[in-house]
Amino acid sequence: MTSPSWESLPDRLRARGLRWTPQRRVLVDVLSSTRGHVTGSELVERCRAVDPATIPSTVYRTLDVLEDLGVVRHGHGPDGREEFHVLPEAEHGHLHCESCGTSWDLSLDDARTLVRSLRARRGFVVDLSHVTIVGRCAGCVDPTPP
Amino acid sequence: MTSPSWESLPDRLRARGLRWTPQRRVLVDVLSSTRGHVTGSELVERCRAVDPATIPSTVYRTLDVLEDLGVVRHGHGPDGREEFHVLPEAEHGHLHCESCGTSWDLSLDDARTLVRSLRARRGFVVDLSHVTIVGRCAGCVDPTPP
DNA sequence: ATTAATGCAAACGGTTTGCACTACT
DNA sequence: AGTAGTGCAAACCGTTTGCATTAAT
Repeated sequence: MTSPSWESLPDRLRARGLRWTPQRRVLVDVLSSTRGHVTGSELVERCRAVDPATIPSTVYRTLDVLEDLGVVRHGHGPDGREEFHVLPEAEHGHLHCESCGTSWDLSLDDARTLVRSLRARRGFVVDLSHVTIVGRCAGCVDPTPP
Repeated sequence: MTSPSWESLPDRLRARGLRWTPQRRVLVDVLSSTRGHVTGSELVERCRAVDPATIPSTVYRTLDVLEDLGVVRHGHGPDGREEFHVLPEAEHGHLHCESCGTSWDLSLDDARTLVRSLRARRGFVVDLSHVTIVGRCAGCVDPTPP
């Protein structure tokens, strides 16, 4: 069970008085085959690959709806663009190498000490899904030549 | 000694064949009286307060130059906008409350365990000045009524 | 006199909005 | 029939760029 019940989405929408449209199907198809995180504009592109008639505003509006439904969440990448990821992934942040540009997931486990100490010292509750840690990855810090 | 030697800036510029202009003076004045972090557009506004004729592109171009000189650094805030801070402040990240919107500094000390564990577990060297931890502050998590 | 820097205006990219129209329910 | 959702175009915001002009060196 990798992902939420995509099949039940139409009904979940309708249960709220919302509607299941072809455009939403395209986006949901794209999301359901997406691993990790994507920016909004990436999603627009991928939808366009499926249906060239895709309109950006429709995608963004649908993403809002899906976020309300708890199907996706968004955070912000190191360059400030919106990043969406599909639930119910484990809550995680991102590690971003400013040198090579690669991103990795940062699990709650990785961040446990940070989360704990901020709660202890400041009463601050971290929302890991909005966290991006920037720095240099092992490969870029310590380049091992071929 | 709170800040870098602003007085030497004109000469440091000229040593590089760059120039000291009234517009740069305005921005540097603004920066020298700035605590913590500011977005680019905030700097534009503050410069405009000093000189209403301030042009955004000039400010941004000068910020580039100042970053080359190591006078400022920039990162990205939780909403993705550019955030500049003045050196040589202690390297620090930011804590941002997604509920009330307040930001606090996150010192290297606060983040020590995170920095250490990422280095140990992944060989990843954190660039704290680009880190923003989002979550909810003590006041918003645990609202104490009047 | 050189040429860096400015002012201006226009363009950018990602996202949001207003509104008349379409189509799901 | 009712109203959520769409398409379109325009606006948005912060930032960047091209280019002729100005001014620091």
